[in-house]
Amino acid sequence: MPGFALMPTGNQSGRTAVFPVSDYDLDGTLESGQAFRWEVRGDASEGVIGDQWVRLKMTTAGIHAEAAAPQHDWHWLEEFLQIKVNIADVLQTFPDDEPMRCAVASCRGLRLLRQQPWECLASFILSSTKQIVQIREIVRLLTERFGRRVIAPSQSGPTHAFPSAERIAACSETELRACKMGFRAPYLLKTAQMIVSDVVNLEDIRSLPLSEARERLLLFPGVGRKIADCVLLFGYGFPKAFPVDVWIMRALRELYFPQKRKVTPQRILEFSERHFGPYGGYAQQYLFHYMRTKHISNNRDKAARSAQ
DNA sequence: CTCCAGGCGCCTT
DNA sequence: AAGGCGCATGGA
Repeated sequence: MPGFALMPTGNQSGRTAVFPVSDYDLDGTLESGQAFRWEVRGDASEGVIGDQWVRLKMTTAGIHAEAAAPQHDWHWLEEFLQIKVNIADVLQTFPDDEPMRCAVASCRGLRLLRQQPWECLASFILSSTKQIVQIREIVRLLTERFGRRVIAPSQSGPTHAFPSAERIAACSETELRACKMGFRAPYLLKTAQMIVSDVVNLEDIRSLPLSEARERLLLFPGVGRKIADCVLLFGYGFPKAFPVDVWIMRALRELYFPQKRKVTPQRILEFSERHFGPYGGYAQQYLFHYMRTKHISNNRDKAARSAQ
């Protein structure tokens, strides 16, 4: 059991703590498109979890955390970072095929975070047909305008909590559109109103089987299969939830169905549920990150060639 | 200029 | 059931 070896060391009731980890790519994970509010400043990343500001930095001893105020209990951070997950055990469940070997080799230390369901749900409603940098901008505007200020050092990155469903439900559609979210504004507004009026209870979803949990999330406007699976995976930790977006669809097509003309999206979705095992969600994140970094480096190469 | 972005809802067949 | 299209906004 990982219990004692992974207890935070140093002064636990102070503003800082260290969490020993292995195979944990902190920066890569924070910027991998699961969460949208982490800002790199110098050699650290700064973010807000719940109403806690925190600065994280990788050191030889592990993940070094600095909060804005003294902490008695770092459980909120251990939960967010999923410190206790043994990633080797997870990787061992992946199918032993060429695509997965490549993805694992190129994304060493990639992890899944565990976010709060409401923030995760709202963020991914805002994500549809947006690039990650734009999602970050929308979320930043939303938090700065409607989120409560948190205790944070001056000259820091994010300084606001994610706005509550109650606060969003009290917004006008116009106020939300002013955060550049366009046609997603009514989706977010209605979803917040459904939560406030308890039409769907986000806490109840925790204890449901995967398919029933998914059905609940699909009741929200602006939430289809892909966004529901993102929330199930990143917000609730259902390990088999497997979000299929354009990147993953392309990856599965190219890597598992090469030179096949008629592969329907339905067929690919069935394959994804069957093929990737009990931690399919982790496998999905490795594939996603693998495809995306490959794409980014291809673009860099293209730019370099055209500059010559 | 056009095309597309961690999709979804709604309208056609 | 399956396929097509519009939707805001911004970057390549």
